[in-house]
Amino acid sequence: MRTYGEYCAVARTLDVIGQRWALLVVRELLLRGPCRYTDLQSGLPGIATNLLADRLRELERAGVVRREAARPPIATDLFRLTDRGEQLRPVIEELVRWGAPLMAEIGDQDTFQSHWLLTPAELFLTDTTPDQPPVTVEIRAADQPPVHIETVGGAVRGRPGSAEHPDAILTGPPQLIVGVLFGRLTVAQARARGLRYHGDPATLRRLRAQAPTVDRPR
Amino acid sequence: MRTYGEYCAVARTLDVIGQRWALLVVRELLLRGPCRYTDLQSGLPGIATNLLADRLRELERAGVVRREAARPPIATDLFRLTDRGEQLRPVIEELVRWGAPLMAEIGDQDTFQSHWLLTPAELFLTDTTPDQPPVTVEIRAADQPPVHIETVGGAVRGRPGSAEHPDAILTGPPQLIVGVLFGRLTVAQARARGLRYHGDPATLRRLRAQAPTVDRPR
DNA sequence: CCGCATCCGGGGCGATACTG
DNA sequence: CAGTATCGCCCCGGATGCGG
Repeated sequence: MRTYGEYCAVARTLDVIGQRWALLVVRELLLRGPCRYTDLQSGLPGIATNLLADRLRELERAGVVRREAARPPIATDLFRLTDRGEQLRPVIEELVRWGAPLMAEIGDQDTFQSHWLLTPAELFLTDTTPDQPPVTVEIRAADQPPVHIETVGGAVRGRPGSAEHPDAILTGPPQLIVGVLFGRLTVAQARARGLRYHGDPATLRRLRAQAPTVDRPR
Repeated sequence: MRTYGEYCAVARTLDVIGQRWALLVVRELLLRGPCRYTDLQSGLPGIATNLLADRLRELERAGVVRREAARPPIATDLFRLTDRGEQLRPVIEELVRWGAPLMAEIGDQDTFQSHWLLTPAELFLTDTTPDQPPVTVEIRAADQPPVHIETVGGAVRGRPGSAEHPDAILTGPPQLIVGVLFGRLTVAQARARGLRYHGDPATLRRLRAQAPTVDRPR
């Protein structure tokens, strides 16, 4: 463990979560909930297996991650965030906000996983008419497993997996989905470029994108 | 430049500011404003000079830092944050919030600089009676150059350097100052352990510490 | 299969020396 | 003062092995 050796809150935080892959491990656990080792591996394309083991050990020592035996149906251990680890959510959210302008284009070599959309969806969408019955939108990005978002008390909640009775379904390449979620594209613009939209057109309009990149209210 | 190669806002942000020392360079520029190369070096104890040069180049390429010729009195270039770099402030603030519990103790080997206190002061202090005339508190931590904090419109602003007419002066070891600023210690408790306080006792009471570690309102 | 440990090559990092 | 140059070292990445 290399440390900055500074009596400064920023430096001490980076001592814990500043190494390579550490915050992405936290991202996976925040988005997917408790995970097996191989779940994490699949959510972190390109990570060396020894590094994943190292990071999990270090994060466990730091009180960010807890390892526990799973319930009988599952034979293997699960890794989950502690309360202290959950408190990293605002850090991740600010990283997402700052990174929004970097999402305009996707590279040929870039990997993509659909659950990475969930934090942006929760951050940048809101329910404009929370008094009406809740709605659910399923998102099918590229050939990835589906995810869905649902309104809950004025906010928007994102979850992995398919929706039971979606009011709308978005299908298309990642950058179009991202364009809509981050507020850079309207649904109409995205449809013109190849996004497919099934269901009531009013559904997604209801989840108006907030200020996309800069000018966040706070 | 090593990259995660992910189409994910978190990963792309970390591609820019995730390397060692990068966010601490940003911290320095946020706290001290435009800096010369040697200013940065002195604020980043232990950084190798080639690494500082590398980071500045990379952050410049990424649009976070701008290099500019200083006004005539100063012969050398200055580095300053761009608007885009300034927008990293919320990221730094969340790192400070999360790191607050890590500041309970100071290690023998730890370096310390007084301006590192400025972000915590601004985050965790507030002006409880903004209608009254503004106040200023000077902080003299250990043998460090003084910094000061002042009330402005209900908030608290921290600045390097001495105050012109401080209403109060705090003098003592870093961990006692930190204890007060982060709300872990009352002034009375800190004074009992060796903190020295000059001026009107009501001054610092007015800047009530907010919830210290967890339970932030948002 | 799952969850690593081990080995090895390459590069980011750290310390020092040196220069315009 | 503001870097560049050089050199180890260790972290990281990739591959393989291996016990449960």
